[in-house]
Amino acid sequence: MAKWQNENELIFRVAIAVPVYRLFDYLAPEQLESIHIKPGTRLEVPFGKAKKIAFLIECVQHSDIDIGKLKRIERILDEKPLLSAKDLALLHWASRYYHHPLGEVFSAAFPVALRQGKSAVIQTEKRYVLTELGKAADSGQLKRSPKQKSVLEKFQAHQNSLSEAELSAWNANWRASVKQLVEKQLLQLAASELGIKSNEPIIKNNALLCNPQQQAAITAVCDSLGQFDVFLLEGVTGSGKTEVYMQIIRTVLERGQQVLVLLPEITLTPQLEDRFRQRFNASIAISHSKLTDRQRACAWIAMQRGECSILLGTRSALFTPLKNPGLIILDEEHDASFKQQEGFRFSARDVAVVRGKLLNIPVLLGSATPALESLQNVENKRYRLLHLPERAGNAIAPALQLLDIRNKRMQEGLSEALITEMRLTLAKNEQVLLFLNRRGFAPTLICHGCGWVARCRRCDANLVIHYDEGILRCHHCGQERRLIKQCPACKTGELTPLGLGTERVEKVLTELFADKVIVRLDRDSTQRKGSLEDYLQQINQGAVDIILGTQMLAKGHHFPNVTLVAILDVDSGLFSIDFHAPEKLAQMIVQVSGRAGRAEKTGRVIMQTRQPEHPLLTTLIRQGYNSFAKTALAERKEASLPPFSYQALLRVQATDAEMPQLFLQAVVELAQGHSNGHVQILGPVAAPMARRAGLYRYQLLLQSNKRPELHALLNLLMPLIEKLKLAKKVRWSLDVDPVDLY
DNA sequence: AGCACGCCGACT
DNA sequence: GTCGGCGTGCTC
Repeated sequence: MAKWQNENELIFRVAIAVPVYRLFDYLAPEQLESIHIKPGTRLEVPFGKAKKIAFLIECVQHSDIDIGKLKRIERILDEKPLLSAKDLALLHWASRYYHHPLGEVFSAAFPVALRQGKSAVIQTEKRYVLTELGKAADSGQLKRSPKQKSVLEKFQAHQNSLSEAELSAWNANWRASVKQLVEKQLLQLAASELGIKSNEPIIKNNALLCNPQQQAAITAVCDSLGQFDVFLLEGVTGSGKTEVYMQIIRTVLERGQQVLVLLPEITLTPQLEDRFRQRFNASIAISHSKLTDRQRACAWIAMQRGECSILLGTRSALFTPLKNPGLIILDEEHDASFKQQEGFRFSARDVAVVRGKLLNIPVLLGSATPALESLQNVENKRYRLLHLPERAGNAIAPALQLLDIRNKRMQEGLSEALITEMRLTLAKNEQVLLFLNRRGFAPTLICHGCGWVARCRRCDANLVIHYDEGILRCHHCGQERRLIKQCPACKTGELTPLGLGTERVEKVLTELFADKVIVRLDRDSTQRKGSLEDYLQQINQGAVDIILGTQMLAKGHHFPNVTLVAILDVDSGLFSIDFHAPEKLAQMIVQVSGRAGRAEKTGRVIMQTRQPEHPLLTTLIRQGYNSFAKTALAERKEASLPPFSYQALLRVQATDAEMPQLFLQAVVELAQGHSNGHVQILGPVAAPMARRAGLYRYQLLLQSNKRPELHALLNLLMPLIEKLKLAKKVRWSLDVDPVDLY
């Protein structure tokens, strides 16, 4: 009876952010106009006991579910979908390629505020503009209220109205100051209007003069605007990549189009933001994890509506919709942080390329040390190489040298030869930079009497000594223990720190160079917000003599006065089980080297090693990164490793020690049953760190020389894995194109 | 992912 | 005799 009444019911098929590979069917909302609702629209739906945000995938006539059991869409959140048809296609592609549930992929494309169902308006979208009084006002008169002064200066520099989104993107706390400036009649509400006026010049400051290679790169990309193409801009640090970016961006802006600029780490955004703001009149939106949800949503919406023309953001900004897409730039494309390492494990670089193809716009990848895959893509003619061989200006490339420390006397990781070099450099009033990729005092606490070692209770790892805080800490799960004085095993032996960390080197530096200013930069010393920026400022003002730090030094900061860089323990990167390790090490060495000799002063790089004949090191030093890359690619080809094969890694963890293995054995059986003979099934094996944070970890590697074969198997496998009984007793995830096998 | 349903130990 | 542990299963 009830059935025929419902026969004409329209069904909304939606994706919901739950880890389930299936879509959900709902009755269309009661409003008549629901027929016109388009895919991508956000909806509110009853889901179990709760209400959830859902994304409309398609409208259909029939459901496999008994129509009487369907619930009804509760609310339509957007008048129009916020994503274009092409961006929706991108999300479908990503869900298929990464074999990740569509609802979670959709969710990743939206900023948190919109995921939670907040409306996509920038709070009635007020705009402010200077009054005549404000235009004439001297900002110096506001000396006693620096916030208001900077807001006024912002408006005076911009010479146009600014929206709330733009103000939020510029500075989180603009509201109070603007309110006061309105009261002082320096600012007023403006009639709503769009971002850039056509008669306004886009460029504020003149561009720098470019060398022929820079000019060639600019021309090549500009000639491709309006069509898909991928460029790999390879340029050493200081070769003027940013200038190339800015001149290309200028052309894109002149075409009335938007630019998406992706960077690996938030520490780099302020630098680039400053340079962009000095150059462009265009409104720039910023999006990274240090901003609030609201600010990120504003940047997203401003780009979606075309109110901002440049978005500077990190990985998560990749999916930001663009009203008039013109170009995607991804700087430091080799950087591992472009790969999301949990949940929806996508590579922002690879997805950016697909997005460029769908939007029919060029994609520009930049790096001094391109990923091996990218160089192979150049070889395959998929990417076009743009090379910037020279350092712009007069800067001279640093000289790399190996320092053999076999049988040499060492003081906490410093050889005498290195100490001598440091003294010579410091005597010239130049700065020294020491790189050691291990924080804490020492990575091991061992009993000299009985050999007991301080181990983490929840991980297969040693506890790291942090004397500063008087604790032992596990760098994998964060567990902490008070630093003990007595060996808990033999009660008599002497506890000795073994190995080297930044804290330990810092201590010996303060003894050896008592009259010098030493700054340590690692995650421990820069935890306080803004402290890294403070240190960097001190360093570049010349107030620091020796800089000591970890990985965070390798990423793009300019230290113009540094003329000596030393990598204290280059060997630690040479012997890893992960086939990516040599590539990562070579990139790290070149990137760290790039910190030296940026100005007119020549830089030197010393690497302490006990492997002075190691081919990786010698090739890199004698013939440079590109020769190293050629060798490494030849080795990968020989061993049928990526990019000459394609991988997917199934990771599993569980509190139970046996479950992960049992689960993966069940998966292997499934895989063998459906194997097309072109996919190797490697494992299951214990993960390199078999236990972490109390969880036992195993993994299974699927590898094939043919990508379609691998994905065909995964397509069959994933629904079956989901149905496995054992799948509910473990936490599992699939990593397509894994970049680290940990 | 949430959230409820459901069978076994320490509390009024 | 109940409150609550988190194991298992479902969500249109």
